[in-house]
Amino acid sequence: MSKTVVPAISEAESRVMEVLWQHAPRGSEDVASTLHAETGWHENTVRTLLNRLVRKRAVRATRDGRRFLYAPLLAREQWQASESRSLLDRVFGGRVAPLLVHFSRNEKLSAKDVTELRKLVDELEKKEKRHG
Amino acid sequence: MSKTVVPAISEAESRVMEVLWQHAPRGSEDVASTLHAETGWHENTVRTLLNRLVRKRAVRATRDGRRFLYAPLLAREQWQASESRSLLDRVFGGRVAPLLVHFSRNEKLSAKDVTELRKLVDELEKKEKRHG
DNA sequence: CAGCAATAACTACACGTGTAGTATTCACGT
DNA sequence: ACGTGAATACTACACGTGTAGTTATTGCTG
Repeated sequence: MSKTVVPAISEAESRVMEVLWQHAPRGSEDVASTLHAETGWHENTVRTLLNRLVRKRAVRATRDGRRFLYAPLLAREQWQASESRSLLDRVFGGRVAPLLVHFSRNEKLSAKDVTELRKLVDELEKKEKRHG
Repeated sequence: MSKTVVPAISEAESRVMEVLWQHAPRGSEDVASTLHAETGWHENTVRTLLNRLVRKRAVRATRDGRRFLYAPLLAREQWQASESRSLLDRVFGGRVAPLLVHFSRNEKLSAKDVTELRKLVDELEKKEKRHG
């Protein structure tokens, strides 16, 4: 319930986080080669990003012999939550309904998405009934 | 269907846009005093932001005697759409369902929100049925 | 043990952003 | 016609970000 202490994760940094969220801990070369394949970034670019993330305490670096192993400290869900809230506040004045309406209207939803959504609405309505 | 040509609108800039979306066209002093009340920003700060927005073609400035009147060129819905899509892609891998689930689960929805949502789901299901 | 190859650490640099300060202009009142 | 004050236009500057280049360190190899 406390204000997010974590400084903002930039776009490029988030790409690094995604790699670490997939599998960690891992060495910088591993991260770098993965990202090089995906984005063409130079190894040093990835190292810089890793260091910035460590400074921001979004990533932990633990020595492993001559090198470091990197692992996320910030959980993906936590990050998703704070990015989402930021969008909600910045763009939709903090009101959820317009946002949901926007996404439902403007993004193509699969049949599965719709089913998922219906389940959610059902849940929400039950909860409402229970509490009043 | 074309890529958004509009350069990114920064956080502070978006505050200016919000003011213009509420009511436009209006002079810079009007915008500035509104924002000063809301944020404490100096008049020149607002002027700088207005100019940057004009350069970005997000705002139109038309002479009105000795001053300019400013009005949005970028529509709020357009901006909301591009910000939303950006979040979707950056944070949720472009998949809508996880995002909707996140918001429904983690944000408190009013009864009205839920009603709104149900209507949406009903619509979506009808559309689905119609098309197969 | 000396140098190399792998890592890490430090430095760089241009561009965007937040946040103004300073300079210029030009319409209006006298 | 001219000065003055509001509005605009230009300049500033530190910090974050994207994207590396350069330098230092160090364990391993011959």
